[in-house]
Amino acid sequence: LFKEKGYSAVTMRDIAKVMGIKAASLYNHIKNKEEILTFIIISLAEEFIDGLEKIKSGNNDCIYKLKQIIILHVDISSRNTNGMASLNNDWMHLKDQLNHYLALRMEYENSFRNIISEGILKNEIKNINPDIMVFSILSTLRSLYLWVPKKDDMEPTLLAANLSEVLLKGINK
Amino acid sequence: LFKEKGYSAVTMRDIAKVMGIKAASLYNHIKNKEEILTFIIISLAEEFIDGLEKIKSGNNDCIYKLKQIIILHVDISSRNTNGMASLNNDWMHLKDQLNHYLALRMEYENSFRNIISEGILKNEIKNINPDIMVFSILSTLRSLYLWVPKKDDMEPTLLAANLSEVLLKGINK
DNA sequence: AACGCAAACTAACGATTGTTAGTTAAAATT
DNA sequence: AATTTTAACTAACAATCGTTAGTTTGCGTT
Repeated sequence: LFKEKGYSAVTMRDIAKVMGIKAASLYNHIKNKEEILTFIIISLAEEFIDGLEKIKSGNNDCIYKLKQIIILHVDISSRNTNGMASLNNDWMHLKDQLNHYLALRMEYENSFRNIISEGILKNEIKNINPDIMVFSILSTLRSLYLWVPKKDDMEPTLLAANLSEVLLKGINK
Repeated sequence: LFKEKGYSAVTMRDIAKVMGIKAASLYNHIKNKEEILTFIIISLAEEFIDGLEKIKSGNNDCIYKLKQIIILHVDISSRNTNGMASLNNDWMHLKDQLNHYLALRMEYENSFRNIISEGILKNEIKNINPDIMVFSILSTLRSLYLWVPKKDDMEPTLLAANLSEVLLKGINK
């Protein structure tokens, strides 16, 4: 429901209806509406942080690390397209955990940028504004949740491989 | 406001407050809340359709057409980052014009894919699944509204040039 | 000076929101 | 068999939602 209409447009009665119970009964399981969103977003954000931590710690070249990041995004997005919609579009409706989320996101983007910058220093990556490269790649990876369900016939492995080719080496022959 | 919180979370009283009037006074200018969203989204969508139409009609190679598409997105997104947020995130809250919007979007994506496919045939573009290339490039271009305001010191022309390099030729040296 | 009109206002409407209180039935534990 | 716990229910709450009705204000045109 959050993916289809966004967090704000989904009512507790909407949620209850698809679960086959009444809205009041939801409160036997959760504290409030916000808790649902918080759980979805924070657990996904931490999954990304953990994944990136492992990639960083590996002793590989930067291009390989980027390929692993692409695999990480394809993997998480394929397993939870609905949650990824909330992570991307509804994080601003967090309250208690908003600052925590923003900190995690900044941490992730900084690590990403550091990998790119290191790649430029080591002459593995073109000397273009790293911010633009981070933005470009991350925008595509963040949109995977929209795209994966339309191509559920395509294996995640193949998708990741093709994406790596396109994102890292471009489309120009 | 729509960019910050999304259409559903913004109330007519919110809108009125930033305009320095009362909510009821808004209805001297608009029919209802939906009309605001409809105007924002449809006029932007038509701007994209018109832009792409001109690019298609030009007798240029596919790579050049793609560069023009990138310029089109940078241009429109730079001039209206707020509207682009609604176009990207709140189109599902359209009612009367929802089908019209969906038709325009499908038309746009089909034209985009046709340019890519033609490029593959003419050996200008790598022979990878065109859908992946459309998705990858379009995801980045659709996210420009988030990124342009953070880099308002960067000229649109330079941004478009750098983006073309990254999106078309990749980042790998 | 008189009039018409655009655009603000106050007040209120019914509908819907997230949530709580209190109750009941079934399942799990003793 | 008795008791506690889980998880559903009905009913209702205060708050807020988009919107309408009716009124007032001030500017531009006659």
